[in-house]
Amino acid sequence: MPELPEVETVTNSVKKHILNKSFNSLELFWPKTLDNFTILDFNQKIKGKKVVNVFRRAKYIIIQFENILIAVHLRMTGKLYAVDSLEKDQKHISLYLPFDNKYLIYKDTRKFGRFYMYDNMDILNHKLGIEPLSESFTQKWLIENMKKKKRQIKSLLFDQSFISGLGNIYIDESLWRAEIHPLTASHKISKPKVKALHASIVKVLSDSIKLGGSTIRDYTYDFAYVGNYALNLKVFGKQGEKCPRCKYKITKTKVAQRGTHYCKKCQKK
DNA sequence: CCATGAACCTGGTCGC
DNA sequence: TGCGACCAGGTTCATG
Repeated sequence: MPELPEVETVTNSVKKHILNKSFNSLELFWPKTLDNFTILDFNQKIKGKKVVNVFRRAKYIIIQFENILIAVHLRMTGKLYAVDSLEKDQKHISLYLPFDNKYLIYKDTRKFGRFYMYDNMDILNHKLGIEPLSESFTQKWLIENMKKKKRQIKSLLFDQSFISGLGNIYIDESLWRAEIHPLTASHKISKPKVKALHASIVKVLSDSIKLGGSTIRDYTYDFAYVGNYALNLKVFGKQGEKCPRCKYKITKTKVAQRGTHYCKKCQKK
């Protein structure tokens, strides 16, 4: 499901509820959700410990306890949210954690999402690339690092060890804004276009965060919550419609095994 | 190093 | 209405 802006939105929503709280049990219904730890580990290391911070790194929601952390990855259909009482319909609830008189629910239709337990951020920081909304993500960084890779630009932008947080929607939107064909070899893109790509990535992600992410289909991240960035999408899901820039018809194809939307007229290789 | 395909899962949609 | 094929915002692993 979610890319950086949606994970940011969920993280902030969950943080409001669980900061300074503690969990006394973990009710597990889909065991594979716990990737690298067990209920026993939870009872020994997390139970009763206070949540000291909740933050986002790439597409992970990090729940920080005093000496340990839980990282949640929602993958395609995961939802993490707090409620006052358990819903009657427990379908697709993979696990939940009671706290105070409330519950932190993890619901996941396709069951791809995972919870990880780590002592600190070292493992994740080691495998994840630069945060696109951090100060270190500069035009210079992108120019220098794109030169070093010889890959289809869409594949490269998907690679979380290069830039972390982008996914199918925001890649298509960023490439459209920068007028770059998704199959262009990364080292062959001109400097002005790389600069435009840098600006597009920052613009698209930050605009989306302001609107609470994109909600497509009947997707919501919190009960009351619906992100509105979907209204701003220019090419994603717009196949057959007119390009907002040149009025040519938006094409949909496959790149890196993923549905890819672009304008053949203004995004040339 | 890079590209491709499969695997992990369930549900919605489209064509016949 | 039913059924099969294909699609879905992600990641990881195996294979050329």
